[in-house]
Amino acid sequence: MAETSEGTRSQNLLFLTDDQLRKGIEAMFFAYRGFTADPDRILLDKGYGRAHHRAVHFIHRSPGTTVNNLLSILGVTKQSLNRVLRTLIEDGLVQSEIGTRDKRERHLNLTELGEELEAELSNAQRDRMRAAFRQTGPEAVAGFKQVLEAMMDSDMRKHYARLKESGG
Amino acid sequence: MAETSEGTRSQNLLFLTDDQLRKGIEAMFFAYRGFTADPDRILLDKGYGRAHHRAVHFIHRSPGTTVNNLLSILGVTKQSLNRVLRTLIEDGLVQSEIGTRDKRERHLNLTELGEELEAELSNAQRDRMRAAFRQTGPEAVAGFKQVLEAMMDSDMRKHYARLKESGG
DNA sequence: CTTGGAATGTCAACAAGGCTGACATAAATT
DNA sequence: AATTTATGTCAGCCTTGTTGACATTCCAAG
Repeated sequence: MAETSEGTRSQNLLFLTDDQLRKGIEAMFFAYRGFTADPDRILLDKGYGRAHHRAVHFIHRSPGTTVNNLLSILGVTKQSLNRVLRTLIEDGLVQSEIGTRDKRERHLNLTELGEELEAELSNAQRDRMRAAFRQTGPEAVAGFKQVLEAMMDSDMRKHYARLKESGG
Repeated sequence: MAETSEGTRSQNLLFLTDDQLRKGIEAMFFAYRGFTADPDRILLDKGYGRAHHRAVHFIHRSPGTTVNNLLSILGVTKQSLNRVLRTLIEDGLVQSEIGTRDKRERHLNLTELGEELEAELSNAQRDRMRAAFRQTGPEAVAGFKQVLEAMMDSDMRKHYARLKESGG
């Protein structure tokens, strides 16, 4: 990286050095572990895994969603998702209903039991997130979200944006 | 969440609502997928997985590190790491040397071939991170790092801090 | 000095959860 | 009627986590 004649400009770009980027990469790695640690512990007790958490989370977020929609959000194969969904349905956490308009579709909803698990998991995850947000403040949080959104693949950003709107 | 009598205070806490926290959770989920997407593609071609990437990354960062140290950074069992290390050693990407002081230890280093792979992977990952950083600016990046660091488990934060120092 | 325990690393076997491929069924579309 | 779409299922593979058993090495207590 050559030094420009304009000092200010090169100052402003210091956050883009390879070393700063590496720190960002390592921060992402370690933070994601923390991010999943609490739900993982809860899931382990109940004999579920991270895949079940993801399914439960997004069914909660989009009640009545179809299998296909869930597939495109989760980015896995239907066989993989189906294995997870089957156990959740068998265990009475998820309800699958044949579509009324299009009877090929299955509409997925959480049962009361499913909502309970979802609440337990997301409370744990929110607790950690809340602590981190409170500790760093609103401006840091705004930056956090901006960078994360910029880091997504464009199709994931679409899903994220759609879910963002449909919130509180 | 009860409304306080002090309007300003409740304004400042708007970023801590459950809805804001949920957005943070979903941002983390989608962004992490983007974060790993590019290296994953490269690894697939070469018959490696994410676990190989992690090992190569941290050996590059801490040349001569021991298996034990790597274990505590990666947070997996030694058996799991060993499988990955074995293939990397067989393929001539990693060199394992018996410790001189303590002959139980193995000191790990990347070979020239290993450094090449590491460079390819981290260039890809840095490209995406750089684009996100450039797009959002230094203040957002500062917030991003602060929140991530606050979200780590304390032992991971120690590893992160140690690696942070040893950088550029 | 010896001996027992702690630390380190290897091998074997198992489970979760990705993947592909092939195939069945029912409903919608052409 | 033929094709496409949405979903589910079976079988089999791979990666990467796990535990258990075991060998080697070091160190410290007797």
